[in-house]
Amino acid sequence: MTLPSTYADRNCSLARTLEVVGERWTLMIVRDAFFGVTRFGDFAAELGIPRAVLTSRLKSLVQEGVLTREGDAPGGVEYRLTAKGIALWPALRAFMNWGDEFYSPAGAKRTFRHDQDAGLIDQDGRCQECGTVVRVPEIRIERGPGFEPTESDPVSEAITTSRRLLEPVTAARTPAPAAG
Amino acid sequence: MTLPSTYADRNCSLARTLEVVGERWTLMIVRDAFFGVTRFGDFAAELGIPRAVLTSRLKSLVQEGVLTREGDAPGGVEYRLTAKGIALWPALRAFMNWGDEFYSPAGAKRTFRHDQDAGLIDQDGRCQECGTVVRVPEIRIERGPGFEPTESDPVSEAITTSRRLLEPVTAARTPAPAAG
DNA sequence: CCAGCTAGTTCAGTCATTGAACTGACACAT
DNA sequence: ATGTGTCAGTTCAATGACTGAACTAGCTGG
Repeated sequence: MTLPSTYADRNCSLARTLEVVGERWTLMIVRDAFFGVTRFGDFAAELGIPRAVLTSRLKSLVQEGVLTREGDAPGGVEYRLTAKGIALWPALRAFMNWGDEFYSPAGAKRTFRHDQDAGLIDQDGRCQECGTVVRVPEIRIERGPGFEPTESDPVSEAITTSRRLLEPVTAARTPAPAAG
Repeated sequence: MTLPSTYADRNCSLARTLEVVGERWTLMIVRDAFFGVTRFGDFAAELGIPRAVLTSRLKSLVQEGVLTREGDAPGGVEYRLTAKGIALWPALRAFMNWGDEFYSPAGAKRTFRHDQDAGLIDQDGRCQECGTVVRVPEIRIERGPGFEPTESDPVSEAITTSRRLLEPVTAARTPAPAAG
């Protein structure tokens, strides 16, 4: 096999998953992609990650089919989650839940709602109102009780405002038809 | 704050979680702990991880309260998951599911069953028979259709045999009452 | 053809990981 | 008490990854 094989264990799907998203920064990049970050510069600024590392991580995520790189977008390159990338959402949510549970005594740093009916989404991704498992693009993210307001740069501001997942943050660069 | 702050983002529970279990090898160690590995030497052999790194990872996992280190066990030191560590199970399962879905065409490498009624456990951790969310010690793990038999050392052998999670693998060192 | 923006690349310094060999504590037998 | 074995680590040189800052290159509009 010509697998990356950073971890030897061929018989554990966890090992296989970690080959793809287990490196330092990778999962944070994927998180930002869920939150609507699409541009190289925004990832770099948001995460404070060295640009060389960002280049390398984006490359392997694209290669693995987690992200696509769209070079002909108006205003420059855009990185977007694929279906395979979106399928990482339950795992990401589980990690966030754990972090909230053990490190955020004031409550979750962010809460998730079903955009259609404003129902809260539980730990299994199910809407408390309509009972369905909410699809990722229909998830609205909001600041939770444990959120600590600090940062002030525009991108951080944008991704902590109530918004739907996957909705691009800086499409502002394509001058919007209605507003400025 | 005196947090590790490998990742700057204070407002993301994902970042906080990754501070604890995001380093190379850490999640594999936790996985092994779920599968019943408790001893330093078994972790080292199972994972092929340098002993120095293992020492460092175990230390921080104990410090974070994910594992306990019990030095007065018969036969030597034992590492065990705490409640906080066990709470990582949904996240681990989500990562395994993703790996199975996209990298194991022959099906899941391992399957999980409710030990009490042999019901299959779905992606939300729910038993298909009784409908309850199965507690971790009641989960029985088996080789799945995608399992590829290769390794042959005793510990690998043991943790790929049908068994309940958290059940120690090498308690054999405490001579068993019935068998030799 | 210049200024400004974007998406990268380059590179020296630092830090983490690797793998192999070594130490120290305990247990049991001679 | 001496030797043998096991277990849980430590030590260390070599290698590799990450960091941060500066630099390059392509496009856009004036």
